[in-house]
Amino acid sequence: MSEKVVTRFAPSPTGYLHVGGARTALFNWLLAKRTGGTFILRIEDTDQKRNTPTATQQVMDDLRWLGIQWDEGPEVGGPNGPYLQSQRIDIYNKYIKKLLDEQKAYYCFDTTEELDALRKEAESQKKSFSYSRPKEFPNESDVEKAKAQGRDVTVRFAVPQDVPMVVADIVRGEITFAAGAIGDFIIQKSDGFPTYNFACVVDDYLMKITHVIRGQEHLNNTPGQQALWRALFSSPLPKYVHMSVTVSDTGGKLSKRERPKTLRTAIKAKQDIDLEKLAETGNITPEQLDSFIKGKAMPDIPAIDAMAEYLGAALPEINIVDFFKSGYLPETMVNFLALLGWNPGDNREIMVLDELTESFDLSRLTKANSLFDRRKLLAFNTEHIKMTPPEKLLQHLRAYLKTVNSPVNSAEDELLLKIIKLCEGARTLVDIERKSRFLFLDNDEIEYDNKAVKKVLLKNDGLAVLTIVRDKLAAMEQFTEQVIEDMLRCLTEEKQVGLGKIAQPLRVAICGTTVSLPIFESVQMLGKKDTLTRIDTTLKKFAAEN
RNA sequence: GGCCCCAUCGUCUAGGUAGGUCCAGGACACCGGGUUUUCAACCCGGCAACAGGGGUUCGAAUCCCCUUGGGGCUACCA
Repeated sequence: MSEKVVTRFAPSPTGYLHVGGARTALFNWLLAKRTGGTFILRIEDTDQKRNTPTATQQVMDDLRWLGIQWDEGPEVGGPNGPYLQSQRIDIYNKYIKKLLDEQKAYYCFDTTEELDALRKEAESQKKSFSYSRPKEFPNESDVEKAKAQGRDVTVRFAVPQDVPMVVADIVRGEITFAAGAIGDFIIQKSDGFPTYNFACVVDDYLMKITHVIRGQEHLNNTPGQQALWRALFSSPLPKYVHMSVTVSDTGGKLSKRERPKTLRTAIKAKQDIDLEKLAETGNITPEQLDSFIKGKAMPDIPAIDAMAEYLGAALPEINIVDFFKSGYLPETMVNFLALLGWNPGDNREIMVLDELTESFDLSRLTKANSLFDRRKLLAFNTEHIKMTPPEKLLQHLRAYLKTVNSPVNSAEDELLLKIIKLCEGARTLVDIERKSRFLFLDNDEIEYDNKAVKKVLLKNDGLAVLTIVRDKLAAMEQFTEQVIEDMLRCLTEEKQVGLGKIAQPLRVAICGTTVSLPIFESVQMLGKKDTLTRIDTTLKKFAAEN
């Protein structure tokens, strides 16, 4: 009888939840759910400089949007709290003292500059840097002295140097690090906070974590963490899994930096930008903008987003919210992320959370890095939109419309459901919004797409056809889809043309673009009065140009 | 530079832990055709891979070694 599985997702609150983090969270969650275990959310906020105040909330919102709910953690509590590391300092101090007392850790007084110099020297000798442990550990009075001199005090863990260290990874097997390969590392910073490598070990122990599933970028930390665990605790180590990294199509790890990078490229590519206006849009100073363009500084996320919108530049989606704003469903994200480095072993691809949970198995994790392919993601979204029940899709659509502030949001549920059904084949929620938008604009808010006007109104007698259609519509007593369809089809026979020749001018007249809901429904839903008004406006506006 | 991980179609991957049933299967993308009132969706067909070199073996995508290539880490960040 094996013990109950306990996993955890331990983000540092430095910003929004990004796809890499979401995937880590998902795999941890899936394993816990699959085995009837517990999934813990722990916030690793031990870096005072990097934490953003709202990040924890954002991360939690995004996890919930994905359907990943934690059993223990912030807002839900649990027996192993608190779940914010910044509230656990006393606990860490206790263990640091223990290590110090047992001579397994020691004080250091080096400055950053001194350490940098040592590192440089090691590199120039083509050796890996390893902190050289003092023969005798400084005592309390040394600490007082150093403090009096204004020196920073840190604590280092004395890593056993005489034996090789072996990390047993569930998917990768045993990984050996040579004796002495892991140098003494800092476990307490000069501000009194523990480092990640320390707090993580203590909390994994206290929270009884059985499986640590994390990115491959943590593999090199593991031997040190294991050594720490053994120095502190007698119970067996948790099991480790280091997942492959998700790489970007631009090469390298998929990173939040890609958005600012893309924006910078976009700014440079355009010659005629009003930089002052741009800075103002992002609510930053022209100097800040300048240093951003030169690659020296990094504005915050709202500034990046605002400037991108101002320029009409599409930034790659990296954060989970980016995908939400691009009209992706949470079901899509969870499905796609799960298949990045894992598969169920048969040819199934489109799966919902329940199916993923049922099929999940650590032994089916892939070792190789995988590339985040947005085109496949789009295909997945198309599938999920197709298979999601309209009522559920309605909820997703509402949330989307609300955040993008769409006029379509004013529609009643019943109408929105009808629209959803008419949008069969949509790839994202953006498609649905775009196709139905014209129904919720005032007549004078219609913007004409130049290309559409040229192609369907100013060519092939578009305006003439539109005039005929207008009169037939005006003459109608009933204004149902069927009557409208009959009339238009009848016209195609008279004129011996395809329906496109007749429908498209009408579509452009009422929508301003060539893309909308199916034409009969479009006209019927808009209603006779507005349809005629829009046609008249169109005829008047473009008659002169013809 | 050092340490560590990885390597099947353009991409995600199946197959590799019991070597033959794999002249390598699926999906996305792409190409060609069809359907069509727009955008999509949909239907049919097609292209396309075991990184290279050595072993082991009757036989290797599957096991071993080297090379090459990609990635990660190298902080008083996590």
